Amino acid sequence: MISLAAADLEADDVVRAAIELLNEEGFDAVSMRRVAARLGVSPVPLYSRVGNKDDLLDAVADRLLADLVPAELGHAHWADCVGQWARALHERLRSVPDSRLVLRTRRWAFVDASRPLIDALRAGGFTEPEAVRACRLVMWSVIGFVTVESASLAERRGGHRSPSVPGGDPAGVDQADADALFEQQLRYLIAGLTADHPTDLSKFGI
Amino acid sequence: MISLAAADLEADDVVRAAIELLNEEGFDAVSMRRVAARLGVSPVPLYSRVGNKDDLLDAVADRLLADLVPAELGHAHWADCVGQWARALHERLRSVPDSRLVLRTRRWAFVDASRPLIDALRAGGFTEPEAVRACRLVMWSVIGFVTVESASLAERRGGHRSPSVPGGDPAGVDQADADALFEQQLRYLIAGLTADHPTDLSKFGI
DNA sequence: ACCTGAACACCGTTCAAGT
DNA sequence: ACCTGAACACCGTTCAAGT
Repeated sequence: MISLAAADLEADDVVRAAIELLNEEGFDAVSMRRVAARLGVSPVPLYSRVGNKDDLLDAVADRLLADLVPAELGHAHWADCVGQWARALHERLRSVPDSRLVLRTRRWAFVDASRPLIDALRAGGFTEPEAVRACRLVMWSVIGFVTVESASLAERRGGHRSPSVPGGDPAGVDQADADALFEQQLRYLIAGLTADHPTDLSKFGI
Repeated sequence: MISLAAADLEADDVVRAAIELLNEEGFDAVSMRRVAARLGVSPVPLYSRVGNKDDLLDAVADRLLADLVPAELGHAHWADCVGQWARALHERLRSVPDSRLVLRTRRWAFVDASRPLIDALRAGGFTEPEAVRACRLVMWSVIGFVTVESASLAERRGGHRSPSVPGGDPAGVDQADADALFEQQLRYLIAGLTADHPTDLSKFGI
């Protein structure tokens, strides 16, 4: 709070103010004008710091999704690493205050996040392209899951209660349903990868 | 073109005009004012026809995603029905001009779409709750896939070429990669459901 | 009743002074 | 150079006349 001045404004401050606004008042409250006001500055200087609004939102997404997953996955079996990695990514993406930011996340953030899993898969006997494909499959599944999950839970909170379709409503889910669904999907993916992967049979003396 | 008058305006006309605008100029061009202008009307009467902008977008999504899948899936083995249904849904969702509308689709549209698959699963020996869970799993996977796919392909079209990470970029995919990924995911889901489902062994005289 | 024009309270972005 | 106030071209939504 030493500098109430306006001249020494960093791109970092702008992104931070935007994130504060996001957390306090939601995605739609993040506007160039309101971010500027929060910084006690006119909107103009923001444009020289962060580009335009689109760029600012990209920067917010980059910040919120840096260090997506722990850099190390230990030395468990690759299948366990997949599970661990997918759950960590799921947890992390779910913590983002608005799923519209998840879809904005730029490629490189996911490339970074992929590295530990790809290492684990390579250690498990996957070739590089096999590891990349497997990682991509799991990553897309997790990201897709999070977006559907948040849209689904958001609709549930919104008004119109459906009259509880007998037999279960395929889309009306609560948090527990969603968690179970995630685990089931993950189990199937791991089983599929295991079936496709030439298991290291030498361990069993074959 | 008989009635250039403004009084007899139906909700249907508003939704249709919004869809035309969407197709011609994209999601961001759809505004209450521009839809009204296209109808030769002030913005005011729109509010009595379709509610507010949010409601209008919901109505657009409902219209674009009515009849999501063919009502009949034939009498193939349930596993083939899952594949057929998932591919039809994928194709259909991909044809929506903006994936932001896919996430707006209301529950009931998906409930409708679920019916033929649930019937096929029941015919294949699934109990009602099992069928609902299986359908939900596949549906979430497909919807999630489409949203990630469209974000991913959109980013590719946008500016910054990445310097082609050696070993393959886990997120930088083209249409062929995406299609292969979809088929792989679908294959794993079907295999997983098959493994979990108590196969009708009586057919084999067991 | 139901429309229109005008208004209100916002946007993103840029221009023209000001220091 | 780099800020601010004002402006421009839009929004969604509502109000106050008008017919």
